[in-house]
Amino acid sequence: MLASPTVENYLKAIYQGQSALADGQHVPMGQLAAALGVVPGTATTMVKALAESGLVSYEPYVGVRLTVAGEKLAVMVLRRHRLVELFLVQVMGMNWTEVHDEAEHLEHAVSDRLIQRIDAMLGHPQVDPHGDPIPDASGTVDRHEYHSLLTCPLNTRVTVTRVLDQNPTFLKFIEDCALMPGRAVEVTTRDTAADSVSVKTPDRTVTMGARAASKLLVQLETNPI
Amino acid sequence: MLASPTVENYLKAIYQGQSALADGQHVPMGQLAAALGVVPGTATTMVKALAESGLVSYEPYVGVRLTVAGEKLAVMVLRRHRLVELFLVQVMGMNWTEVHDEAEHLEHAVSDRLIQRIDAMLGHPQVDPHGDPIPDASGTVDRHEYHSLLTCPLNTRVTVTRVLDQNPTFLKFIEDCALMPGRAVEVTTRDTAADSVSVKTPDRTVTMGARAASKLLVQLETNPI
DNA sequence: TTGGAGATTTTGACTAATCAAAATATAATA
DNA sequence: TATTATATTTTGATTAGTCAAAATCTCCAA
Ligand SMILES: [Mn+2]
Ligand SMILES: [Mn+2]
Ligand SMILES: [Mn+2]
Ligand SMILES: [Mn+2]
Repeated sequence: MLASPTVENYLKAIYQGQSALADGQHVPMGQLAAALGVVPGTATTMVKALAESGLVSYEPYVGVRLTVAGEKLAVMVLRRHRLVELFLVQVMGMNWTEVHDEAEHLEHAVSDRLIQRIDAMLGHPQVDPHGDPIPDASGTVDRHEYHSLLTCPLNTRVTVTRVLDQNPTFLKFIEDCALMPGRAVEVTTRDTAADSVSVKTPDRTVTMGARAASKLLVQLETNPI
Repeated sequence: MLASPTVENYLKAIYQGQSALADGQHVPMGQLAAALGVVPGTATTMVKALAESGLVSYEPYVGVRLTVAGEKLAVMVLRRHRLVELFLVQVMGMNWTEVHDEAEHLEHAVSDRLIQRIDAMLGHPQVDPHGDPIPDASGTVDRHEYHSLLTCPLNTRVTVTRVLDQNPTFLKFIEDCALMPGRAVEVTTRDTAADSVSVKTPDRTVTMGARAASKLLVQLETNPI
């Protein structure tokens, strides 16, 4: 049951590829290879080995899918990753734009004992600095649907809850626009032709591409009675 | 200049083997292999590779020694290891008897940026929880001679400053005897025939083997004027 | 000075992870 | 349906790290 960093990274990448897909769908090998920064042939070889150890189910020319055992492991890697990220921000005072890369390494090095202490110290948090849900110790992960700035209603106050991109440059852009998780904003216009979305923040109005807008998940503000 | 965890562990082990030796001496392959938990042939192969990359100088049938470049790297690994240990004790509230194994992994995963923050958060500490000196950011490491409970004067108050064994069981024993770094104690008797040393603590008198006694380094208490 | 005894090195083999490039399968297009 | 484009798998090779066991070296003692 001792997974190498490489195996953990594969499982995590498959999990994340899967979570963007419909239930029971397979993650294509090309996408997996790209996500891991390896050549397609490498992914094929590794995935066949993972299938051999019962962590994934693999269908040639179709793709790969986590088994129950594989998903259990993947979720625990994700838990470690996200708890570490939040710890680095809250306790170590690091910037939320730079903790992802650090966590990418630490997620393979922290013991269960340490992760338990981090979890307790942070008060068993629900989400990480990017709004990604933190699986609990039993492996249960909050999974609820969100709108994005691309799909939410117009001229309605919404709260940014999650950013689906860990690229530091993108995150810095989001920070500059005051669009980090927790901020209340309002989509004023969407221009299909220009492929753009305009968002009003308390400070100003920002216009961004649809691709960027789709990476910002939001929740409709619930009006108190 | 990117050393793998394995290379870092080899350099660290050579450094530690070296520090028990006279200047310019070589660490024998057998000792190195034992310290790393590998078979002698493996150590030979690896050391030849390290020599190839200029990190060590290797003399067949004699042993291995760090070059300046190798020592620089080794010291940085040691710095990370010890800062992490102290962090785990001071900030995370872990027991000093259990942080070594955790640090053994984390030392390869923490970035310079993070280690810098840890160092600052701890106030640029001089020693880790076991009394081992922490090299500073430039790689300078405090190296001064100590007595041990085996060599210090009898019936004289001394302060335990360092424990030269990371084994949790041994550390727990030290803790139980109230002989952790910082404690003031006094060696009452040494029995060469019985190979034992008796130490008086504020609470009681403990008798231990010479081997154990030699692992507890002490400093003579400086009498204030 | 001649055996060992014990330490060290060699040799051959193995696993994990990777790439380049050729071969093949699938999907899309004409 | 035949052809082309794209995705995937195979094949052959490489690097890091390791072990088992045979070969070799060093050094001490008889
Ligand atoms: Mn990772
Ligand atoms: Mn995150
Ligand atoms: Mn280590
Ligand atoms: Mn220590």
